[in-house]
Amino acid sequence: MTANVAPDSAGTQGRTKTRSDRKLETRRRILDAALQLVEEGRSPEALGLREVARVAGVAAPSIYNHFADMDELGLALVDDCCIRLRTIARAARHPMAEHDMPQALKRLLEQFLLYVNRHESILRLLIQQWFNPNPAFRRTIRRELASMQVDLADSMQQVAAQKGMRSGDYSLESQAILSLLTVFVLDAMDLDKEQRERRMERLERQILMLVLGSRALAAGVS
Amino acid sequence: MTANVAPDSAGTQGRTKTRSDRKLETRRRILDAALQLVEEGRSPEALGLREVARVAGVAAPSIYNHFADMDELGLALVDDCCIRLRTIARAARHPMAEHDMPQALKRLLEQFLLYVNRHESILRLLIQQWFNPNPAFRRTIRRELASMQVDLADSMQQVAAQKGMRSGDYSLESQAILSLLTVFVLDAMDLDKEQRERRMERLERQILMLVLGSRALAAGVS
DNA sequence: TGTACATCAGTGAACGCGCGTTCACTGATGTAC
DNA sequence: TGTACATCAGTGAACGCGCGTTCACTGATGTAC
Repeated sequence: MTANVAPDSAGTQGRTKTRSDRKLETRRRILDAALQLVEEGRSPEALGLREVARVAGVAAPSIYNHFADMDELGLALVDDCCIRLRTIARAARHPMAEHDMPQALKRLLEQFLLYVNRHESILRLLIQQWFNPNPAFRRTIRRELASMQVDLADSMQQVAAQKGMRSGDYSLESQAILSLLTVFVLDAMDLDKEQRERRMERLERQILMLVLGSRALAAGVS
Repeated sequence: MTANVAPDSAGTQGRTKTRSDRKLETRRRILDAALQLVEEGRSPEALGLREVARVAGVAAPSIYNHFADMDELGLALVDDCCIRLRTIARAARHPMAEHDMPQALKRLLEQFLLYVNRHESILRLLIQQWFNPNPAFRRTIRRELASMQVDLADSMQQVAAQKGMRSGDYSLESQAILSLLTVFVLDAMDLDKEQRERRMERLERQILMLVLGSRALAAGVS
């Protein structure tokens, strides 16, 4: 419990690090290494134990001090990516509230494109694990996506309320938008920057269609 | 060149089968075996040579008489699935032409749901190979999807023309629809029949949104 | 048609390889007194 | 504070296993004459 001073062979200026601190650091390094490998194009399903260990700078068996087996490492990696994604997603949705719907969505898409360009591999990893034979993976991904959908619906609701518009059911709309975003990521994989931007313009218009169509539907039916 | 009679240990009634006929049959059995394994839930990336050989009823090395290596087998499998999908897709689009747009799309979706229920694994396989590290796979999938998109746009154009409607650009719309279908397949993976139908209803309304929105966009802008 | 030879799809056995995992051990960290 | 002991993150070596692939061989199919 008491904080003991560690010798710390590296040149850090004698900060106190408990054993469990160090353990967590190693865990982090392992996860970062795995992510880096995915970042470099390796398929997340095919991550090798030794490969990850090498990049993380630890001996292969060390990994078993942190994860029961490779599947658990993979699951932890997915969880990690979910957290990163959620953080960014929440931040990106914030500036939505200041505009009307099309403007708000345009802002959201700008943020999204930035994110795709910078962290493509995280998204790729998540979408890819949608298929993992292990159902635990699929459940995690599904839960994450559902939560993003709810968040997006909330944001749209807010934007609409602010403009005094109907406060109808946005879950259908947000689900559809996220579907379009998902396939955009799939498409974007092999596109260069310019093609990506053209594809993004298409995406933008498709989402606009959804929004307009949703209004038309609400007006025509209700 | 001349067709020779084969003894044919099985009880077929003495039809003439050349050596290359038999070779093609074996090839077919191997591909069918691979597909069956995917059908049974095995991940297509992780298909084992011996596993496929066992199900196909041939010795493992036989496979090398038909495919240079496992990657080539996988690619042939993807091609095979593409052909099956395209055939069904073309057939399904045919009855579209008799109705107005929402009805036509409803028909298409009915066909689609049937297909998803019956041949889910083919779709799963194709979507999954979208990520294959080998770019040849991705190119094949991409080409196939693009072709389906063009076909769908043509059909929609036809339906519209028949009803004397604008003959605008349906590529955006059909791309969005196919995106929604794609994510539906992803979602459907872990849903039971009833949930699937509810999800399908959502999909239907989402597509309707797109169609209505596309009209609104065309009317408002042009 | 009959015969002698060439082809080649399919086979059983074996190859090397890299995988995930286990084990006994080390030595710094943490604890008890 | 100092000492004796317990814990446990990290390690090097080794494990069995199943993988894709190669090889020499077989025998039915195909060809030449």
